[in-house]
Amino acid sequence: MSDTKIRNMEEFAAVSGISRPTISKYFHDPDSVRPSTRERIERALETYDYRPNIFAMNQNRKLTKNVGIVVPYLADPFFAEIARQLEQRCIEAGFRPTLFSAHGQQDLENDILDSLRSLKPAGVLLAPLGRASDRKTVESFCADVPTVLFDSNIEGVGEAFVGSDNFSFVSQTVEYLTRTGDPPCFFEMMTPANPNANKRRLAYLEMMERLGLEPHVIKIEGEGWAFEEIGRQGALRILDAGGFPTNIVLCSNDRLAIGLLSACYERGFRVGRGEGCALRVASHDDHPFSRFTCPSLTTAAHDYDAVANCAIGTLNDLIEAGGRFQKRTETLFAARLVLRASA
Amino acid sequence: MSDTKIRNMEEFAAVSGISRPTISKYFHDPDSVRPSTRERIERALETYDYRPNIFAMNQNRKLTKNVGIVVPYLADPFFAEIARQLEQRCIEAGFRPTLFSAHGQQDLENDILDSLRSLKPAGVLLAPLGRASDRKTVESFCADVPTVLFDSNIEGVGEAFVGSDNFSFVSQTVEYLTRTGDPPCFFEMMTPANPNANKRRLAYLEMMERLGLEPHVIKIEGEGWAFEEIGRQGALRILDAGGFPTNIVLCSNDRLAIGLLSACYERGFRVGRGEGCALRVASHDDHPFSRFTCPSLTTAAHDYDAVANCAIGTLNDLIEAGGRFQKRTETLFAARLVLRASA
DNA sequence: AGAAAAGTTTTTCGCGCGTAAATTTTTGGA
DNA sequence: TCCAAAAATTTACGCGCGAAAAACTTTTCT
Repeated sequence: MSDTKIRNMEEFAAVSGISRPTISKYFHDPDSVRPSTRERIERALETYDYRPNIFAMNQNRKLTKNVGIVVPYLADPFFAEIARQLEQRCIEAGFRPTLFSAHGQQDLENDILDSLRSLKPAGVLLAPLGRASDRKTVESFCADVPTVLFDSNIEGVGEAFVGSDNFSFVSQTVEYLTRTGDPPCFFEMMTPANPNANKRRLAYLEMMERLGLEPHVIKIEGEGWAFEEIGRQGALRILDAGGFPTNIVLCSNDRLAIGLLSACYERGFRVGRGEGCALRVASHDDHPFSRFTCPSLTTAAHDYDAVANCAIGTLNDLIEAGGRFQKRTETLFAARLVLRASA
Repeated sequence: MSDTKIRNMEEFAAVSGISRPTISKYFHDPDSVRPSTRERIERALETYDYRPNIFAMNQNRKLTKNVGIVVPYLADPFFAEIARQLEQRCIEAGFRPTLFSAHGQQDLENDILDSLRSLKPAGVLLAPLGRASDRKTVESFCADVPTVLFDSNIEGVGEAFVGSDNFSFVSQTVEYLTRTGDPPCFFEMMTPANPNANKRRLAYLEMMERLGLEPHVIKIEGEGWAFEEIGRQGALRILDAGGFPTNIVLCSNDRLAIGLLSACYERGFRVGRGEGCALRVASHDDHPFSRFTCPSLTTAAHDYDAVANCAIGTLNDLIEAGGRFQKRTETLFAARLVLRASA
């Protein structure tokens, strides 16, 4: 290992005795050069430890290996987990993922999309903010860059959508809860940021009507992404004002449920199915921590694996198809009911 | 708004009637061009909506505004939260942050550092994997790129370290627990990935010796980043084998504590200070979720604000100092004891 | 063996922009 | 009004690399 620093491909070409474009070909595909040439390059590589500048590489490339992954709020463990899986699979598929979080802010989401244009990505996996997204900006971005939406759908935007079937989530929890007890009330935020929340409420209403039961939708106040605190405050208010209309509460998502469980514990309401339990609580998402709540949370689980696999697969197909699909596809995955102690 | 797409600065210069380098100056600092020129550019900007390619900009820039932020495991809410704060402050300070997660893997950490060299960052904020880091690679990276370490210190590596004072964390929890009850035992992983864990154990031992009390360190098995599950399994084994040596458990970190609380609930051990409580549990970090555990978790809180502020400030100073400090500095922030229901 | 075909390497140019040096324009003072 | 200094703009070149076209080798087949 020599200690002379190689600053660029030109210098490395000089010390290895081969022209720069051949070196470039080697890094693009080591098998594309003659074995004898390859050996010379690799011998030089052992001595000088040079690696091409990845951004200069992409500057003039026809098709990069870059993939952008955008989530609305990375400090939400649900998105952290899905982002982790997507990144891993991207790398396995030979792509170079770059992760972005909009931190719940529209201007940041717009900035991210701008940055992504500069990155010249082969494709983008985008989970938009939802209600807070700047639709025009997202639309114009998707028109220029091959994009697969996930988690939150925006009708007609992007080449494809991969997500979860909210009706499957809610129908399974409602069915289970009614089968094993009283009909549930539905606990949600008044103005949810995520469009899935609206679909879940509609699914709840439809299921209740189908079963001939009276629905109770409880909307609590609160803005932003601090769902646990919003759920806790909302639940405290309700508990202190006489309690829920039924003794079974179905939460729109696990983070709200975590707050609700916390409030129940604080006020001494025991949650679960056993003797002496005042309330049963179920929810949706299978948040990474829902297994560790007290009691552990009964919930409808996303098929994280399938969603991540399908998103990457769809993106791969999209890229191989040249960035456009004949027609926009929507793939939804059913939920898996996870029975735990809370209901 | 015209619909002719401007592809680069050259084309924008043509339609605005000004030379490209002047346009370049404008985007670098709008005040650096004559007001009349600026007005002409901005008028053209309204018509043609062009934005420079950020990666081409950095290609030949002397000093970029890029900042790399690297964390060991982004799906850990502690790191998600600190990363969120760092990103926000970077943007406020006029930098362009890019976030990376090593996902707990050494090879990914190494790859990230390689990518970061290509990004030509003005500086990097690096929270290394710790025990799993490839010290040589990190060292060589820090020698080439101005780097501030945070969270996990690696002696002598990087220009500065910003983190929390583990002794302050442990001394406060131990002092509080002994003052209000029996001496605590210490609950930790057998082979912690993070060096802070070792410092916390040593602090516990020192504090117990200082107080003339017998220490009990309980080491549980488990590898990886699924701390909650590791804590839960370890606690279940201990509870089923007769319980903890004392009725006060001090956990090395909140994620282990979350697992322990879950195990206690499962086995019917009531945690807290009140009547009928079998155990008191305290911990360290003030994990975003620790407020919502059942019972809510007494813990020593990081000063997230101060750490994030100081890290960005130090990085700023480092960049303004040309990338090197006279001598390496280490800044540690004291903990703030947060009394909640678990102890 | 000789020429065409196939495979490699090199030449040349371009990506989108920054920057130092050269040129032009503006400003300010006599 | 004129000229030098200051400010603004333009010229010319470079960053690190990809890609098409040209030049050169090696293989293949008659």
